[in-house]
Amino acid sequence: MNIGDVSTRSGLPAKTIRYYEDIGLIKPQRSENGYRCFVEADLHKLAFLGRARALGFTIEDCRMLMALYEDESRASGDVKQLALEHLSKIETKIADLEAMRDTLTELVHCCAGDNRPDCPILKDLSGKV
Amino acid sequence: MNIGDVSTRSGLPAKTIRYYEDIGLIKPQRSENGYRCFVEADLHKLAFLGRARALGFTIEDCRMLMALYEDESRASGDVKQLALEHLSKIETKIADLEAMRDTLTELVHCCAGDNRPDCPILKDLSGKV
DNA sequence: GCTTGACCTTCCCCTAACTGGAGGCCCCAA
DNA sequence: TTGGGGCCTCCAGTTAGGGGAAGGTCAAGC
Repeated sequence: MNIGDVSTRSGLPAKTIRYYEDIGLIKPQRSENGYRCFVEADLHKLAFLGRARALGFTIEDCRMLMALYEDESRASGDVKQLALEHLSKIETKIADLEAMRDTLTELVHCCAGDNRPDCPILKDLSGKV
Repeated sequence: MNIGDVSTRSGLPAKTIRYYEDIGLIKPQRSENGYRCFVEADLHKLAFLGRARALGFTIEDCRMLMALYEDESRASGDVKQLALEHLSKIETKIADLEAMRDTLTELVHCCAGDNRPDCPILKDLSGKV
């Protein structure tokens, strides 16, 4: 398979696939003409990566997950720990965003949003509360 | 005031303050010795920026918010619109993160997390569901 | 056989919002 | 005068790729 086929089948942009090779996540063979030459196993890895990334794992997380995936003697506890750490980061981000959302929502509700210059949002940002 | 004082009083790192000058958000005077020389108005602006950034506004949003703040004839509607757009981006991010969290939570619950290699998390990532 | 267009290659710059560090001035106190 | 801290500029790195240029390759159509 050429990169275009793999891109279509994995749903990942060709650029991303090249990037993943660059950073050593995949190691496709090369044809005589220099084209990358992917086999099913590569496609499978890319799909794995795509799903892990969609769950918000960082590239380095993905690297570890792949290593664990390929290690037949792994302990599922290691995977779970990785996932739990990631989960906790996500929870933190959600909490941060929710705090922003709540503050903003309140400010927005206080703002008339008309043609007059008086604006509680700016007032709050300027510290004159 | 030197940058160290402003940093302390605004809570922003000196690096960040220099960066904000670099991109034109603030324009402190200079002393004879080349040091940045801040007045209260600069400090006020930096505090404004710090609060806007803490609410998740991008630098470009901040630039517009500052312009609106300094425009006595602004319409509060413009500010509100900016805030609403930002709010909607935040809601989207929260929703995305919650989807990840839910999926991850489920996977984590299914994983024994012991010394055995069998792991539903990896199984899911590999597509063998 | 030649051309054309799609596909592939590498290489380099760009993103956001800083952060870290190197190398070098400046200032104040002991 | 020396030392330590503060300040300066400039450069590079961070995430996870995206955009695009310049050029090689391949298969179809004439």
